[in-house]
Amino acid sequence: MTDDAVETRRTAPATLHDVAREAGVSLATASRSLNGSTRKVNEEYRQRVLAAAAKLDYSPNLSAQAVARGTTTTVALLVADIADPYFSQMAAGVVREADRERLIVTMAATERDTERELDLVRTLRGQRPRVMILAASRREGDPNNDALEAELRAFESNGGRVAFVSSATGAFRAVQLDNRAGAEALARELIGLGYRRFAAVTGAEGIRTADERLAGFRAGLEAGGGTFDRIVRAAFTRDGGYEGMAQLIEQGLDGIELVFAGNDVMAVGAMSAIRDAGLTPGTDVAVAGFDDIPTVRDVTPPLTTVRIPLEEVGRRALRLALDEVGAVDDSPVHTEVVLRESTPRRR
Amino acid sequence: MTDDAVETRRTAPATLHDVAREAGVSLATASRSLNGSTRKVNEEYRQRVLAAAAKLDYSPNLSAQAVARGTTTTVALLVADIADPYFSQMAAGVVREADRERLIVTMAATERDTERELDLVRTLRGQRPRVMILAASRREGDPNNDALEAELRAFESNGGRVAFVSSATGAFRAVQLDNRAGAEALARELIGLGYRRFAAVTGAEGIRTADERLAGFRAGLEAGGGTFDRIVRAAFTRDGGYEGMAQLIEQGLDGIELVFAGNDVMAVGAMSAIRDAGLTPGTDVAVAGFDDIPTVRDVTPPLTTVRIPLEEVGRRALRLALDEVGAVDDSPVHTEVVLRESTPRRR
DNA sequence: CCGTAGTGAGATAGCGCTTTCCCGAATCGT
DNA sequence: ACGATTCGGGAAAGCGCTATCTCACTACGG
Repeated sequence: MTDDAVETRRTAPATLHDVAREAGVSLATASRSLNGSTRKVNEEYRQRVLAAAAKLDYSPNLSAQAVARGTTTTVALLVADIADPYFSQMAAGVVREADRERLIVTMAATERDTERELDLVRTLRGQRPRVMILAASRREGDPNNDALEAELRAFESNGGRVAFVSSATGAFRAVQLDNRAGAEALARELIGLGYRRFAAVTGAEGIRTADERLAGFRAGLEAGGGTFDRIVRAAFTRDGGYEGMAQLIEQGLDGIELVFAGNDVMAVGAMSAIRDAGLTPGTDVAVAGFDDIPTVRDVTPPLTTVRIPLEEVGRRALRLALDEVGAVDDSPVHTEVVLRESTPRRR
Repeated sequence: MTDDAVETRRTAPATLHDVAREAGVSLATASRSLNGSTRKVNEEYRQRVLAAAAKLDYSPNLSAQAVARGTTTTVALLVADIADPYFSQMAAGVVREADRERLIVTMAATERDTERELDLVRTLRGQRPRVMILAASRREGDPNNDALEAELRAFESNGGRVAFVSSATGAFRAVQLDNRAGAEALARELIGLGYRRFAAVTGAEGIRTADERLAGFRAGLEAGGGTFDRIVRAAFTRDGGYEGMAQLIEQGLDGIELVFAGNDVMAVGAMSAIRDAGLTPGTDVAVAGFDDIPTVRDVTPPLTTVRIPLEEVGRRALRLALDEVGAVDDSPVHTEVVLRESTPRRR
């Protein structure tokens, strides 16, 4: 429409200078009144400044403050895929905690490309964020790993804080997700339910999360006398789960009782593949996942999984980065097996 | 652990000044070499600067650039709830498009509180973002609406761009979601499938999205001879859907053939409530939603809904804000009824 | 040969803030 | 009553950049 008709004349935003002039005080006094510095300022002046600011609709320029103060109020968050519930739940936690600390979150998506990830870290470093949280999953032996580490080291030596969400990241602070132990506990429980013959549909080898979960699950199986008949690798996404499962079915399920998916979105995809093949998940073949994203309560049958408190993980990642070492809970996040109907007791 | 042992000595990040000195050129030349200004600079000098920058691991301070240039490379995005797939899909679209434009996205969540929303807009304005995208849902007659509009107007008159995601927002640019038409089309289709007696489980009155969808659906029903037997209001979330549906069932479904949920997450919750009551969605009572979030393909039975290309909506919101009026597609987003098995043909 | 453009590096004036530093006035102790 | 302290406002020096302005130097036409 005639947007221009409505548009008011473009004017520069009011500066602190304007406010000071309007209030008839110095720049210094205006600054002190509006941000509560250590110095006291006469109540009458303060009121005048506040009134002037309100009148001029003053909004402090955060970039200028950052430059002057030498520190920002920004948190940078890197995830693999914003639309994936695993990451979006975590992001919600980060944003919530950041909000409590009056910090602003800038968010970027690596789209599972380590090249992009490195680029993003470089760009985001220019923001001079107080904290950088990396939740995109690590890949073992990736050629960009060293460059990334160097970049993050540089960031840290400039006073920035880094926090990973992952398991065992040698060099940096990390919210530890005990994928291994969780998967192992899950396997034991499933053995306890009578399952013996398993398959896995999981992400590519090298994705650390996938590897750890698989290793943990395998350890649990071996302890209980179960076996992996088959392992299918596919994208670490819902569609990957679907395709992996479809492949598995096509090759013949012969005897496989339960499919362990590398994460919940894969499990959900796998269940749809099972159904599309004319079988019934839980009945014809059991399914288990990992993460306990919200939707797994709503699929049919509800999915057995390992619960990770994703929101809390996000919040803890920020705390871990902000707080002094030692002053913060850096124990591994508590994971818990949640048995649901997708893995009924056998016999 | 002994984090401190590893931690390198904290040093200030290299400044452009440092780079210039290292390269033995002036500040101006360094600046010109690193950002490609209009001015040409001697190739040899340029190389020297680039080398120095690399050596010192220089990363330009974005805040300082913003102050000096008087313009940022930031996009601010406001959503109701980051963990809700409706918003996270949209956010993914915004982030992707922003990335193409080499813009950085800062994200905040209103948590469906208009007071918070207003606060956030105020804070984010301090960032002087190029664009502000508001995707949190509008509430009719909310006391904060005027203040919000004023705030956004001020932002615009300072040269900022605002884009809403919504339907018919009088004053600002908006990606139009035709909730009304979509819901009406859905209702017609359902009538066509033989349904006559409906209930709705939707968000509180006043949430514009909920209202429009309900109104549209009702219009469709009336045109086709169907009726709303009951309308239940609940939170506009998965749990709201569950509770609303539970309530409906408790009161007695008597004769209701299909439940229209205000959005997909509610529909998914409603389906679980149906199941938990010992009934089968699709068979005992049909369910339809709105949005076509990814998970509705994976619930059982798959959900009938109205498809909104959420990712595209996010991308378009950014384009709408960035591009000149007229140079951009501002037609309503295409919505489409997707019939699935949650609404089988009757009889 | 000289005046005039053109070229491109460097000096410098900001950008919108914060935070010393300086200083007059008020307060206090003795 | 008087020097010693606070106290608190204002001037001004930055913060890390960009962009304008200056100016030495080259090239060239007449």
